[in-house]
Amino acid sequence: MDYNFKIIEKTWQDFWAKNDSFEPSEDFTKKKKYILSMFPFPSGRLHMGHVRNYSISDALARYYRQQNFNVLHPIGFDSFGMPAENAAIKNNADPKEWTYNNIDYMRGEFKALGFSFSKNREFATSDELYTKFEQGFIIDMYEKGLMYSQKGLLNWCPNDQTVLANEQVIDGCCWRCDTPIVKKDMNQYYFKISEYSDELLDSLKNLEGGWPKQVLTMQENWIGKSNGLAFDLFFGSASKEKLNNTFDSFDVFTTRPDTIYGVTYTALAPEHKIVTYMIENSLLSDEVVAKIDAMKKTSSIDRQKEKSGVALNISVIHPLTKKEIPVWVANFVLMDYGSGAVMAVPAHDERDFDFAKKYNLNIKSVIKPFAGDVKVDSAFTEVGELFNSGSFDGQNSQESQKEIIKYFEDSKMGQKTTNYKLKDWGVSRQRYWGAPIPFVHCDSCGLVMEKKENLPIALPKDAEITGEGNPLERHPTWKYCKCPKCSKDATRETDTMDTFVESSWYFLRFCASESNWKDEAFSKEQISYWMGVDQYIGGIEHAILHLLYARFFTKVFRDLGYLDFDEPFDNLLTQGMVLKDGAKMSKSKGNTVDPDAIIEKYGADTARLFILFAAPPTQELEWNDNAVEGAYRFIKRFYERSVNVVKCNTIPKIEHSTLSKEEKFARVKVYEALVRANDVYNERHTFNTLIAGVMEALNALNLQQNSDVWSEAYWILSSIMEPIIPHVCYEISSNYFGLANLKPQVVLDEVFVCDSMMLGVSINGKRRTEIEVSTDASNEEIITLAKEAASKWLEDKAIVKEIVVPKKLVNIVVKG
RNA sequence: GCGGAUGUGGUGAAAUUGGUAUACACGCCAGACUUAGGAUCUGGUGCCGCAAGGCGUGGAGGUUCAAGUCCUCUCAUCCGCACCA
Repeated sequence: MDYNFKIIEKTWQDFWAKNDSFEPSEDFTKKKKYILSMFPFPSGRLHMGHVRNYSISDALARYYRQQNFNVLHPIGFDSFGMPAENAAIKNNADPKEWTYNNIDYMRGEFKALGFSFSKNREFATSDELYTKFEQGFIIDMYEKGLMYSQKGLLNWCPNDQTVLANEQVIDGCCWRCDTPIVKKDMNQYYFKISEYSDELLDSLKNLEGGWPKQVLTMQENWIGKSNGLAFDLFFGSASKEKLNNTFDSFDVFTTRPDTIYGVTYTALAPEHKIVTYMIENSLLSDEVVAKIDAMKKTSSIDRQKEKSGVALNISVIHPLTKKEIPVWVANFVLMDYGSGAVMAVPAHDERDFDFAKKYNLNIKSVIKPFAGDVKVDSAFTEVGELFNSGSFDGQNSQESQKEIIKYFEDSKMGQKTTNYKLKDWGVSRQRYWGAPIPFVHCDSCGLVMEKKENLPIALPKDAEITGEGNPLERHPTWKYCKCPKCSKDATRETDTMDTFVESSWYFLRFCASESNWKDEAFSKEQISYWMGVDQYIGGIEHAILHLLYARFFTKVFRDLGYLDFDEPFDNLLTQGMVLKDGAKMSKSKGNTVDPDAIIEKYGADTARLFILFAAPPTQELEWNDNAVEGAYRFIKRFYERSVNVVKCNTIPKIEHSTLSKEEKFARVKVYEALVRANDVYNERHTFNTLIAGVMEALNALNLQQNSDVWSEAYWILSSIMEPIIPHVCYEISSNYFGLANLKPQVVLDEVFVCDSMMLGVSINGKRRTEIEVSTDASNEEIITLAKEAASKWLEDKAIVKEIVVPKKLVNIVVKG
C-alpha cells in the first residue's frame, strides 16, 4: 500500500470538478457560512503566502460543508493594475492577454492544491461585466455627491509626461527614467470617504472581538480624530494693508486651547494661500521666496530632518491679549492637515520650542508644574496650573480647555472643532489597465455621467502602451463620443480608477449566482443571505487601505439602498508572513520556495499540512524543508496504516469496558482529537494543535491491534483531517467507508470515563511524585495515598494544608 | 515620540478557566533491518550533577497553597503610524 500522492490527488481533484462539489446552494433557508480569503493579483504564479491564505480558508470551508452548512467559498482575481501594464511595456505584450494567461495558470494551481473554491462564481475584476456594474455604482456615487473632482497635487514625471503613484517614486525620482519628480496640480476625482470618518471610527467598536486588535488600532490611528478649538487670527491694520486688503484673517486649529496665552508667533504652511498670494504679488523679497520654494520642493521625509522657516513680516492680533504676533512660514506645518496654519506655543510644544530657539522667537510660559519650578530649557507639555493666563489663572490646564473653548464660542471668536487625518480618497489614475471612469466632458453641459445602458465603457483593444503618458488620452479615437445629454461632440474621461475600487465590493459580487449573474451585480436577497462574511482571511498589509475602503463602500452601498447592514466582515484573521532564513520570501533575496515544486515533490496534502502545522495561522511561519519531509512522512504513515481498518459504512460499535489499556488509551486520544477539532475549526483556528492531536492519536493507535478501534479511529480521523489534507482523506474514506464518514462526528463521553487516574503530588507547589487513584476515591483517601507516596519529603515537617484539585493534583503545604 | 504585538529546550512550537512546564514535530544520539542508506522501524533527548538533588518559561519584585498564565516595574525584538498643531 504505497502512498502515491500523484494518483490520489489527481483522482479526487477530477472527482470534485466533475461533481461540482463546491458550489453553494441557492436554498436560502439553509444555515450558511461565507468563508472568504483575499483574492490574488494574477501575477503569474502563486507564492507561499497565497498557499497559506487559501489553506486556512479551505480548511474552514471544508469543515463547515461537513457540518451541513451552505458554504460560499469563492475566489476571483484582482486583475487590474500596474504590473500588467509594466509587463506589457517590458515584453511588448497586451496587458489583457498577459493577465488572462496568468489567471489560467493560477486556476490550475488552485486545482492542484485541492482548494474547494466555487467555480461558477469566479471572475476577474478586469472582466467587462464587472466593469459594467462598477461604473454603474460610480455614477450613483457621483450623483449622490459622494464623488467629486478637484485639483490636487500629484507626482509628475516631466520626462515621461505621466502621473506616478507614490509607490513609483523612488528617492524622489521616477522609477523608470530617474528624472526628479515634481508636484503637479491636476484634476483628480475623489471619493468623500472623509464624510464617513466618524462612522468608520465609531463602528470599529462593533468589530471588537471579531477583528484583531492591531488592525482596529491601525484604522483608528489612520482616521486620526482629534478634538480642539478652531479660531481666526486677524491681521493688524498695517499687515492688512500690505496684503492689499485681500485677507482679513486666517484660521488655526489647536488641541491645546489651554495654552492660548502662550502663543508668541504663528506659522503657515509653505503652500498656504496667503503665502501663495504674497509670492504672486511680489510682496516678499527674492531671498524669502527662494527659501519658501526650497521648502515646497523638499520631500516630507527631508522636511522632518530639520525645522526651517522664514518670517513674512506681517502680524496678527492675539485674540485675548490683543498683542501683535509675527506670522512665519514653517516647513513643519502641513497644508493637508487642519487649515495649514498653526498658533505656536513654544513654551508648551516641542516643535514650536525648537523653531523658536532656532529663530530666536519669544517664549512665554503659561503652565507651571503643580510642584516645582517653571521649565525654561525645554517645552513643558504636561498638565499643570495656568498662570499668565488672565482670568483663567490658577486652573488645572487640562480642565481649563472646556472653559476656554466655551469662552471663544460665547464671544463668537471660535468654535469647538474636530479634525481627521483621513483624507478623501483620490481614485483617478492616468493609466490604461484600469476601469475607465464613465464620465463625459461636454463643452455645453460640462461633466456628464454616461447613460447606464451604454455601460460598460470598455478599454480599447488597440491602445499603444509605452509607459509614457496616458494611452487612453493618446488613443486616436477612443475618447471621442457624443454627449449623453445634448448629443453634441464630447470627449470621454481618460482617467481610470484606482484598483482599490474593484476590491472594495468584490465580496458582494460573489453573492450573485448564475441566475442573475449577467443582469445585476447582486440581488438584495442574495446579499442579505450571504453577508456578512463569516470569516475573512488575508495579510496584515491590507489592514488600512483595502479593509478601510471595503468598510467605506459597504456604508455607501447601505446609504444608496443596495444593502442594509453596516460592516462587511464579521470576523477577520490576519495570517502571518511566510519566512525563509528569517526573512520574508522575495525574489530579490532569492529565498523563495515555489509551491509548484513542493506539489511536484510531495503533493498538495503535504504542502497544506506543513503550512498549517508549522505555526498558528496568525504567527509568522518559518519555512523548513526538513519539517516538510516530516509532514510528508506523517501522511504516508497515516495512509499506509489504514490497512488495519476494516471496511464499514457506519462507525463500529465498541464495548469500551472490554478493551485493553492500550485500546482504551487509543480511543481516548482519538476522541480528544475530535473534541479539539470542533474547537479549532469553530473558535481557535490553531490548526497546529489539532494536527498534533491527530498525530498523538496515530501514535497511540500503533500500540494496539484491535481492528474495531482502528476502524473507528480512521472513521473519525479521516473526517476531521479532510479539511486539511483532503485528497488522502477522501482516498481513505472512499476505500473503507464509501465516503460515509465525512459528516459531523459524535463525541462519546463514555470513552473518557476511566476507573483510575494519575494525580501529581506536590509539596509546597513543587511536584515530587505521582499516585494512581480510583476515579471515585474520596479526598481523604487521595490525601492518605499522597502522603504515603511523598513520605520522604514529609519527614520532620508539619503539614499546614492539603489541597486536592480534582483530576489534576494534590498539593501538601508543609512547614519546618 | 505614539500605538500594537511577541519573548518558553538546539529549532518550529504546546499548555482552553491560575493546577503535574516543554505535548506534537524538526534536529541530534543510540540501536534494529540492510550490499548500502539522505529509506523504514525502535528507544533516548530541558539545563547542572556520578548520584541524591538542585535549577528552569527575557529580567526584578508582588499576590496565591499553587504563576508561562494575574499585578507592578524593567529589558529586548518585531510591526504600524509619525513634525497631525
